[in-house]
Amino acid sequence: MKCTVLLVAEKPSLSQSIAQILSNGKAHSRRSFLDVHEWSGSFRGQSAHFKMTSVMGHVMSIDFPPKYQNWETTDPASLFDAPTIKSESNPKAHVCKHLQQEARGCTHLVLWLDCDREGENICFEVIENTVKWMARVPGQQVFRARFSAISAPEITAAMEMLGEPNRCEALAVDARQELDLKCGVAFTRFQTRFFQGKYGNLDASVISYGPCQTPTLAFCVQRHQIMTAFQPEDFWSVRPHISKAGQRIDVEWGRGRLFDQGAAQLFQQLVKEARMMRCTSISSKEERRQRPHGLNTVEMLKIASSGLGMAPAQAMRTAEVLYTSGYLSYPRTESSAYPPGFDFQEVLDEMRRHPIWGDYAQHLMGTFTPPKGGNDVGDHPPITPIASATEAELGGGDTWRLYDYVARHFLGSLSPDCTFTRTTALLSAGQEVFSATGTSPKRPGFTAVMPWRAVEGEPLPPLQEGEALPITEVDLKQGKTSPPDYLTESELIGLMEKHGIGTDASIAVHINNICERNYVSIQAGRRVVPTELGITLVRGYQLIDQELCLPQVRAHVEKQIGLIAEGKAEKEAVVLHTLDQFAQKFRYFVTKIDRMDALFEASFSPLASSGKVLSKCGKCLRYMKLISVRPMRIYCPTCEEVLNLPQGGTVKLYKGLECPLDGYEIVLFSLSGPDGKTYALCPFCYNNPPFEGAHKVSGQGAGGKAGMPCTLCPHTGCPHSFMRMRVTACPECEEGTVVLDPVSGPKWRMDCNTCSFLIYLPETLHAVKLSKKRCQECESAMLRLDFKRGASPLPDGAADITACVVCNELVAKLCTAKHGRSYVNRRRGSGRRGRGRRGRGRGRDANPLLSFRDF
DNA sequence: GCAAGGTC
Repeated sequence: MKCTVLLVAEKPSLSQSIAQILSNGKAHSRRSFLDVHEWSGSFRGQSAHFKMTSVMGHVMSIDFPPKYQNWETTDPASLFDAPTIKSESNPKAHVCKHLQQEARGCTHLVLWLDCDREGENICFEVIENTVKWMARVPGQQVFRARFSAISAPEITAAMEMLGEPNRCEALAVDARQELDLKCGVAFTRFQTRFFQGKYGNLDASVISYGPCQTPTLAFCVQRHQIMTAFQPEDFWSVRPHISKAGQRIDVEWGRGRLFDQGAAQLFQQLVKEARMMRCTSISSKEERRQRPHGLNTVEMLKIASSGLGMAPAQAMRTAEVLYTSGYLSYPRTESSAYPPGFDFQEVLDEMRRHPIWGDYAQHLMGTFTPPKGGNDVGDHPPITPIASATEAELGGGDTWRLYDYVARHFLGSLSPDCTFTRTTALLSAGQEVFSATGTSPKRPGFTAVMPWRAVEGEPLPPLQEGEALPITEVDLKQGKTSPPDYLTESELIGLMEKHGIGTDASIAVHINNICERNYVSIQAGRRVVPTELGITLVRGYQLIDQELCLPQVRAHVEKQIGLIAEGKAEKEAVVLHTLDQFAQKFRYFVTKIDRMDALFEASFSPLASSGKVLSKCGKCLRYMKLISVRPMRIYCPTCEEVLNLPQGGTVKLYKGLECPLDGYEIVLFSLSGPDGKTYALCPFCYNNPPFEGAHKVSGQGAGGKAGMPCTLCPHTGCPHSFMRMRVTACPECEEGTVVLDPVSGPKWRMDCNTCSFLIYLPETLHAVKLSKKRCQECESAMLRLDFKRGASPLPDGAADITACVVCNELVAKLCTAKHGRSYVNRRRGSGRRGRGRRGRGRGRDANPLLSFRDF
């Protein structure tokens, strides 16, 4: 009987290379949602058809159910006991559907996911989406391949020795996901809601907390604290001047430096009086600088930052581009040792063609010794070049510089060590001992191709033991101890790696996160400098519960879930226990938040003292203030109420008009940029939509909360509501309605209240008003158009017309639609499109308008 | 709007 075997890898690139190996290059590929490689062979003694495909990382993501998504109505403390749901990570990629489709009719499943805990977890995600769809046959149907490298011997051996997926390891990952989610989200929502809107110059829309990002930030702040606490001290050092054969010899004092000026002066005097310095011993030693190990991701990120001045996130992006275009090998690897059987010759052969280092590679081909040392984690080989490329071919810039580095690093890792001779001379004057060292290169080794690693320093002039040199002068050099500088990004990466914060794939993300959240900024030399906000947060954690910002938070979680992975503890028990610990910490944090608040008060100015007077509050009838730093909002100092606004634009008062529902003064919001629309909103309604189900527009720009402007308000009695300003349904989006912008003159326009679609009305208009009449053909509201004197486009030269801008061809031709296909051409186009619009859309008219689309 | 982990 023939069987059909489905093989699944963690990413498309791996499914391709594993299929290549298992099929001896005979696989045929086809595209589905993801690539599938097929071939025939035998499986466990049976003839078999093989289908190899992949997922793209995790299939599912964890989150809270919709009920818990509202920041206002959900108590963050309740999140610790909340249920969680899993949904498809990337619905657009249709990974679930793909797996189910490919599983149909298969008799066996072989899991080729990466051999780490995350991979083990993905195994079960794959099982969930395949086994139910597979054919039932007797015996074991699901197998796990375990491999430590993507090489032919490893892969074929793994196929011979199939095992079973490890449920414990997978459960450990589920536990980690739940803990990270609950803890991170609870703290983030609580502190965001507590501080947001409380201070005027606090320019952060989300004040996030996370078991990785917060300790990462804390490293940067700790360095800042060391720097601020540093007390410089004066020190003195004796520096005699000597030379030989015209070459000056730099000597180090055996006592290094003294913090007592008087004592240092005494020694200076003694040395002066000695007048001569005698060489008491001279010795030489051969030393070596080791060639680099294979390049792994973390090392690449460090060097990209410190040597190339590239942000880690940028370095990852660049490396990925180089990988997908075939110039570099897979850039996410922990391994710094090449796997056994790695084909160095193949890479060297390719590098031989390179105009810059081709000769060097050629020379290495016959002479290199395979690298030893480093660590082979069994994920992917170290990062190496794959194809030869010149600066011009790669378009220069970061792409070229990163490629250049990786190629040189690879060649360096095959080159000999660099060797040099270090000569040390001991000298004495009076009773004082000094030393001088010189270096002379012996063999450049790898530094020939990595010149920045070359040994610096000069050789000593020839000295004889017993030889005496005259001292020409004796300085007393004064110095000050100095604090360390801010952490370099490269040092930060090193600390994260050392403390197990993040993984090779996520380190760059965490650093990027704390930059984007405005906790740190990257300064000259890629040093990571914490901001006022970053410092205040960490100091706050330190005051309330130091552990919250220490790397041990993560280490603790890792240790707990390690117990699950090893099968020593039940997942449920560990999760409950650990959640309980975090919930306790959370409750304590909440009760002590005023300690952190005190720090915020010292660093940020309260809302009451910031902002410009803008509009009247409907409750106290006094003026509210506009806080224009991001996130822009309105604050009533009397009611101590903060009202959010849409972001990415400006607001001004709207003729002093009031909202008939709550008495707040209405403001006009204008979105920045060309064609940015303007719409009216009542600050109170925007934040507290008065009608159940009225649909909201999400704020534009960072941190904008969804709100309800007048253009979405279904109030029939208010002259600003979309009910009164609507013209017709939006031809571009599903839900929107095109409304007249009553303040857009002299360039009159209409905008969709949901999407960015807009229509400029004829240019020669003087005034526009909505008529009460409706178009007989399409039910759109008709407009009364008043043209400028002598500029009427109407056939009889009439000054005004009441027309439907959709159906009146003359008027429609004079309009210009933007951010959408031209509606003029479309309205007579291909007939009805899509679903009918009747009865759809929240907050829409009960007797919906026809859309342009319906023609 | 929120975490961290995969990967694109």
